[in-house]
Amino acid sequence: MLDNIARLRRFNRAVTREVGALDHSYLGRGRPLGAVRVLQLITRRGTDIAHIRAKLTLDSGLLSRLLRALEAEHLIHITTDPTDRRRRTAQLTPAGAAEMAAYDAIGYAKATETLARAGNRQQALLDAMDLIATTLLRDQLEIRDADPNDPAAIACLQSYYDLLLEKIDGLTPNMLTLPLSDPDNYRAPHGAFLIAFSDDFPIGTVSLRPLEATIAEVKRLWVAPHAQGQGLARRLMQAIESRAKSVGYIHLKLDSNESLTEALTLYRRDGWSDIPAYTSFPATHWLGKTL
Amino acid sequence: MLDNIARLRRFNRAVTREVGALDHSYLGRGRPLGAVRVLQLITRRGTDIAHIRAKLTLDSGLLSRLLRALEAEHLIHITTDPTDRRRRTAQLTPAGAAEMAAYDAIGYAKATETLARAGNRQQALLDAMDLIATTLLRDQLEIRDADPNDPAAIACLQSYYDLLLEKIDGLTPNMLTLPLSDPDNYRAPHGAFLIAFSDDFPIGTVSLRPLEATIAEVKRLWVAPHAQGQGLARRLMQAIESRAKSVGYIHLKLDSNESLTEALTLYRRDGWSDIPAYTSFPATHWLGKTL
DNA sequence: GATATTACCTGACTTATATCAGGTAACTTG
DNA sequence: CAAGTTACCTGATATAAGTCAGGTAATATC
Repeated sequence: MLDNIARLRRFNRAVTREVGALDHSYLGRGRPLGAVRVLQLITRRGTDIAHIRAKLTLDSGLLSRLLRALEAEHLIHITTDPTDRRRRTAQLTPAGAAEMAAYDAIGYAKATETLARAGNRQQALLDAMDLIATTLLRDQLEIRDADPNDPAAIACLQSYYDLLLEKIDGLTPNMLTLPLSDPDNYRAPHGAFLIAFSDDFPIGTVSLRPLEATIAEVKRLWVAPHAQGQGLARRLMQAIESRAKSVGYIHLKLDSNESLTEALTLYRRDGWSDIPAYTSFPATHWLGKTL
Repeated sequence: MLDNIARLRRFNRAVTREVGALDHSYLGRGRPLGAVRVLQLITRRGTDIAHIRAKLTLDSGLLSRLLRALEAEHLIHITTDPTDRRRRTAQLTPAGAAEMAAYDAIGYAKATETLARAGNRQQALLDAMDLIATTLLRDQLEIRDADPNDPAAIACLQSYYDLLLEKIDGLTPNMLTLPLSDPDNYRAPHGAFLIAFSDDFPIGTVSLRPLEATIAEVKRLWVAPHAQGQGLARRLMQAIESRAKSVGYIHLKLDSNESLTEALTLYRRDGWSDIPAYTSFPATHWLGKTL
């Protein structure tokens, strides 16, 4: 155990240096780090000041001063909320957006440098980073509705298809459409497309489409490799089942392939049972559940 | 590529929070972080002030003040170097050592908490952390001589044995001795035990022992999984070969097992060629090289 | 032995970050 | 509608952290 702690501390040292370098680069534009962090939270469409304060746990006095400084630089524009005139909203001005783009460029350059340093281990490095980020940000996991044509949805589907192509013999890319040919099936009120986000990164998905008036089909359950082992698949299934129930469905169906053993185990453990085949290749197993 | 950058930034955010929490905990003992960092570098046996300044890249004025503050708290004791009376050396007092132990306990608690949060993914998390630390600290890699009974050496051998037991059928723990039964064979002047350290963590080893006047044997080449793919094995082999040459050996031998394919490929690519068998199980391949 | 360099110190100053007490306008609630 | 709460602002104050100009021994170099 002591050894593990030592490993973790070595990691902290390594990463402190790296993060410190990034922090320092933010200081290269004549603005304190605190101001930059505030600026990063402000969007073109406007961000509530209270939201910034909560997110960064800043003293109201401090935040007030930082905002004033940013306003004096014409980077942001503060307006009063019409519905509650005590509330204020900060908006990025065009100059502010340009400044953020400059910070972005710095961050991009730093990130590129770090990746380049990894040489031929880039992919391994990124995978390791995903795993750590997902584990440490575990408490920030959020399952949200998304449109099937949303970029995050497309990214999830792409990863899901990659997994299928790797696992299922005989499956070819032309059998998988991207974007989906029937997006409306996955939109409210009769369908759903759920995505699990960790710090705004898609790390899992599941969707629902109508079959008959009281029957819907659960489709495309996927969890990113670095997020596996945390019960996310089960949470996604619970979310989609309760959604189906609230929409009014009574029966659920799904198809799967024998290669997807973990998924099949999960379904069976959660009350799904075998039903007659209702689709063809690549499906080899068909399951149903009554809500 | 842009996507990779986004992944890296998410990692940065996750880790900044974690490291920030650790930093913050250091402030909980009524001492600024800068002072703590200085204190951490000071040992009971004494640390050169110039060394501290170089390591932390501190202004001489700032460091001077921090040291004075620590001295006023009776945590350190500053003496003048007798050989060069401009130089000064800071030593930890018993009170200072006690204070450092308290900081250690804080770090230990924080680390334990982080690991606990990882739940059943602790091992995966630690492996990912090792990979990242080794990659980011790549420039701090150092190959040093060690004693075969040194704790770092024992740790390397243990890992090496674990690898062998996993890869070679028929091998049992009782065939592998730890610590080595013939440590003197691996000590200067006729032998050597090299360890590759990354930020003082052992991540690879190789050793040399005498066979005859002009012939030596290369033994136990091992590289930690998270350090593979960076050419470390080759660097270790080059180091041990040049050591053998400088000691006066002309011929080198080694034995290996067919399961250790990467190692065999490396040897052959670096000028080693097959020789008659000179050992028995678990060896299946025997190679030699003339310096 | 004069001159330069090194190692460290001192004091003045700046900036970033943080905290606190008090104030005002807007909104909520009994 | 009076009293309390909320959202934000202002000004005072503190501390941490870093920079800079100058100073003093001790040592190195020609």
